[in-house]
Amino acid sequence: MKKEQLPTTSLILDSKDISILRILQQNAKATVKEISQKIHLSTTPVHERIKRMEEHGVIKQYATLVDYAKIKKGLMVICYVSLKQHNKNAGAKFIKSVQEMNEIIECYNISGEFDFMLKVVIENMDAYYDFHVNKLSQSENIGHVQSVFVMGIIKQTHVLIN
Amino acid sequence: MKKEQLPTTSLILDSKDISILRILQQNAKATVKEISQKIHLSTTPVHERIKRMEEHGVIKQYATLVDYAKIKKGLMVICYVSLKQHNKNAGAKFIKSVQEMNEIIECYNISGEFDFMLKVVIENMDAYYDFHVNKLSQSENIGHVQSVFVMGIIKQTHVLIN
DNA sequence: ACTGAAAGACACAGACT
DNA sequence: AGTCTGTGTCTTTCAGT
Repeated sequence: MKKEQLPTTSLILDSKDISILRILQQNAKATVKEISQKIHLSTTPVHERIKRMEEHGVIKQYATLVDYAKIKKGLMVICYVSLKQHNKNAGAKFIKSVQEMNEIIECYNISGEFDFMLKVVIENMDAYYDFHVNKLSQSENIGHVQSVFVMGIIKQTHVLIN
Repeated sequence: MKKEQLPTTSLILDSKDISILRILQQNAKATVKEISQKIHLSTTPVHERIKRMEEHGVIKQYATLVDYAKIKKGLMVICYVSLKQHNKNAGAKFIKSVQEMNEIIECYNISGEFDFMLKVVIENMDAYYDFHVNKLSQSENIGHVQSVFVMGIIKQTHVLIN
């Protein structure tokens, strides 16, 4: 995708933009023609609206979602981490190591007794044990780590506009 | 996207399939031509491989990812829920209500003291308070609810193949 | 399982209302 | 703001290796 500088003015989305997003969220390959028919417009304005939302960063990415289990990543673990020290430099080092670990697909700074919450997707329990002991805990400055295992996925979506 | 019955045989992915997935994960709009040049193949086999992975459910969805903050959903909350009763029927009712609440984008069955972990994305703290009191807690059979607020997003990706 | 070519559909730009 | 029309590029299929 083209990386362009984001316009400084924020984009106001009208109901037609929302309708377009509603369709695209579920199917990035929906054609402009298809969308234009659904929202009763011709292709040009639909095309322009999509381009505008891309440029303003409303549309972040066109992604292909892969079934984790089908690429042999059958285990999901929610992992809480507290740091020993909370100075800026120590935090930055931890963040850098998180970016480099591909098993970690999400990391949030959170309120409460822990500092970070991680979502880890990995092959199986053996691989997770190895990750925990030999990768995560090897990062400097790690205080406590607590793992919560995902036993079942009830709902998983990125769709916020329904 | 076409919904077809999944073939019963599981698909074995070779290194070329993985290369294709690596590209598509980051950009669903990558053209077959573009991919075929990168992996040194012509368009036909690339096209066939993609279709095969779609049919086998390895590729789950082509999604458009929207910047939550830019559609005024500025708050993310991790929410833990335990149920009062743990019989099958009570669980099913809770799961159904989760599916209906659009603010909840993820829900997992977890190990530990709580039964479920939810990820909620919502406008602001006022809206979250309203959601908590008037929607989530109104579901029958809710025992305890604990909210952890996301203060910063360090990493957020769906990409597992690097 | 791949290459190369060829048909139809699409994205995107332009002229116009 | 939007519609319509055209051009180049893409997806998709098919004969051939």
